[in-house]
Amino acid sequence: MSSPFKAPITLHDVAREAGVSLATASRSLNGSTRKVKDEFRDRVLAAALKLNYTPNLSAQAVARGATTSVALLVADISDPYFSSIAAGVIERSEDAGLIVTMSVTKRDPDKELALVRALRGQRPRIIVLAGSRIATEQSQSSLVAELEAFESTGGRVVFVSRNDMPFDTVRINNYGGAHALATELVGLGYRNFAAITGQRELLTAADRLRGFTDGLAEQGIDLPAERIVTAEFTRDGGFAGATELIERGLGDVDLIFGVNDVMAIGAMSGLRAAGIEPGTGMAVAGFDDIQTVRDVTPALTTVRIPLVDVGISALELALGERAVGADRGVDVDTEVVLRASTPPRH
Amino acid sequence: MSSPFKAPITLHDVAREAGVSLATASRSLNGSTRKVKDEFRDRVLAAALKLNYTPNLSAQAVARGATTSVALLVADISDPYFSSIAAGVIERSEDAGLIVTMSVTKRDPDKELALVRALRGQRPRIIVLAGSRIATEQSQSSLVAELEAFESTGGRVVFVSRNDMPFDTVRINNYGGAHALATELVGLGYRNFAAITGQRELLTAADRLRGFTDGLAEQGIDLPAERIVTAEFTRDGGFAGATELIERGLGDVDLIFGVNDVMAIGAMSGLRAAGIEPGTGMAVAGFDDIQTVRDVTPALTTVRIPLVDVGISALELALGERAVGADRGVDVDTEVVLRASTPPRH
DNA sequence: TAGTAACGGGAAAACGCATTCCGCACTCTT
DNA sequence: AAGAGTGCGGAATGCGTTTTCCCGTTACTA
Repeated sequence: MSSPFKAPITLHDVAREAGVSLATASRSLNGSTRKVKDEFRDRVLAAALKLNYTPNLSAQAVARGATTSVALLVADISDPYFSSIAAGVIERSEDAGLIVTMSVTKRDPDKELALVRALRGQRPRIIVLAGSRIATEQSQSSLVAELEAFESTGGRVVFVSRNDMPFDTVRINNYGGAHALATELVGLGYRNFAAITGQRELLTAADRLRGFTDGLAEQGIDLPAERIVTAEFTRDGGFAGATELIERGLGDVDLIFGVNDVMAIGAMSGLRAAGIEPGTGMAVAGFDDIQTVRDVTPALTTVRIPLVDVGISALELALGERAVGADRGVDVDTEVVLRASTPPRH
Repeated sequence: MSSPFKAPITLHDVAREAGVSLATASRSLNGSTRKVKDEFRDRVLAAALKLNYTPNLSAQAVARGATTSVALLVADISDPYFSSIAAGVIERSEDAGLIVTMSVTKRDPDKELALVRALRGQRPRIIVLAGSRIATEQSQSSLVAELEAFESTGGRVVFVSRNDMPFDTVRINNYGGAHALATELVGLGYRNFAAITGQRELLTAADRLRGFTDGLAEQGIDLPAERIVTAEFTRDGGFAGATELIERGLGDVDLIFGVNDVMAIGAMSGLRAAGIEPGTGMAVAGFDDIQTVRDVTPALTTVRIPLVDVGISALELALGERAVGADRGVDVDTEVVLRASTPPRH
């Protein structure tokens, strides 16, 4: 019994329909360097149209020895931070005629490693890791080895926001942004701070917290360890962090810094749930400037990262010349955005 | 001059390293039905490990005549509605050993059509269209033709939230949800409504608006045309819609319904910008129950869609038996969630 | 007008893998 | 002990393309 499905139209079919050889059909339909006589080309094009032919990308890939795909790894696609970066990557990829495949690591180093291995099988042109990765010694070195194997076969790998990897990187100025934020907040009159951060192994969180504390220190202000709580790097983590801070006793704290916006927003809800009004009762600041911070009340003070541009830059980097030497990557700068959640204090 | 890059390891290499034939190597490394003597299999596995071999997925696809990829089309990945659905699709795909490739249509029917054509070249197992699509006669029929061609070659296509397509569909009860919402709101004491909707061609928006007006009508309440504004299906659209409503003169309106949450949230900001306090001054309700509605103030009344489950169901559907007859698809139900943005009114 | 250089079509060889088919070496039957 | 399976390795074929290589035409040069 035969399958109920038709076989897809192949190049062979269109060549036969056009009455030319496979070679000529191939040359007519893709951007070959060889010229083919107009008459033949037109016949081929017409046949392709008539048969509704689409080239088999897999077959092209094996014949050409190269795909047109870029693999994107994110920690969590429903997090607006990553979905904005993804939007940038996709936009720029499609402009370049590249297809993007996407996977999520859930911040699990083992899963990330497994995915990179699987992705290598795809033989993508580019692998973009927008991780917010947790760094552990051994998973790190396996990952580097895997990625170096990939690069050695001609692939490009670019990291987003990891400055400690031997690959191209879109460096986000987490430290500087948090530092500047601290400075501005002190300028507004704040003196007593608390912070909610992610696990220490989360480099992004660590950098931001360090920038913040350093910024405060330069103003002669201390951020004591008992006023720093660690929580999940999510909205619920922020909520829990605020709750914990309240339980510990807020004392004279006048501002809570959440190391990213979703945590800061969660913290605002946590405060409100405890009867403390964010903004007037307790100032809150975040980091990232995701879309929704304009719509919460009070609007959240934060540090702006041009997330879509970050995604675009990542691809730009991968598409460009292979960098040599130490300076691999581009820097994207951050900018403090003061809003109602941190009213001036006198 | 030779390329600076090593060629990737091929199955041939591991076969040679293990001292067996290509066939044996292939059989050892993939789930073939044929048994291979343990000694040989072990040698192959060891060789593969040693050489860090990963099978070339494209070549496998060509040889097997089938890929392991699912193509996902969304309107806008940075919209939480879609990113949540995408999270579900990705989760379920990875469980099934499938790789997902993602593209964004920007709600442009031409772009959508072009993407589907390009995607067909990928020969994915499944195409998921989570569109929020704009329906126009001719683009619609071309799309259907393209997708039918895809299905006729054995592919599966599933739509999210379109009940008018001749394909498997995850049907979201937009009409019923909006209807129930209207009923509940009247129960809370609201009597004078306004609505902000998307372009009429946007089926999702239209269904919700219809459900809402029908629900009101059944309670003897009219939603006059001049109190319905049309705007972009985005946060900014909601903001603009609210502004327009205010300019028209709100009169005795006591509740504004935004046909999706991002619009409703934008509307809240629009109201606030005009000095009207959402919740106390003017009730607002949305639709979708995206993550952030819990964190805006007041928390937004909405209709809950289990978005991640929707993505999972879409894949479930595609993975299952090919349905015959008229009943293609699953229904996912919606649930009204009352929050502070619509306080009881007496 | 002879000689040669470009041009361009087609046959055939890759590309990396899965799979069919062949044949050898066994193990059961009776 | 002979015939009939059965298990399993390997050579060969095929998947849909691209690309190399060969060769017949045409056009140009001297």
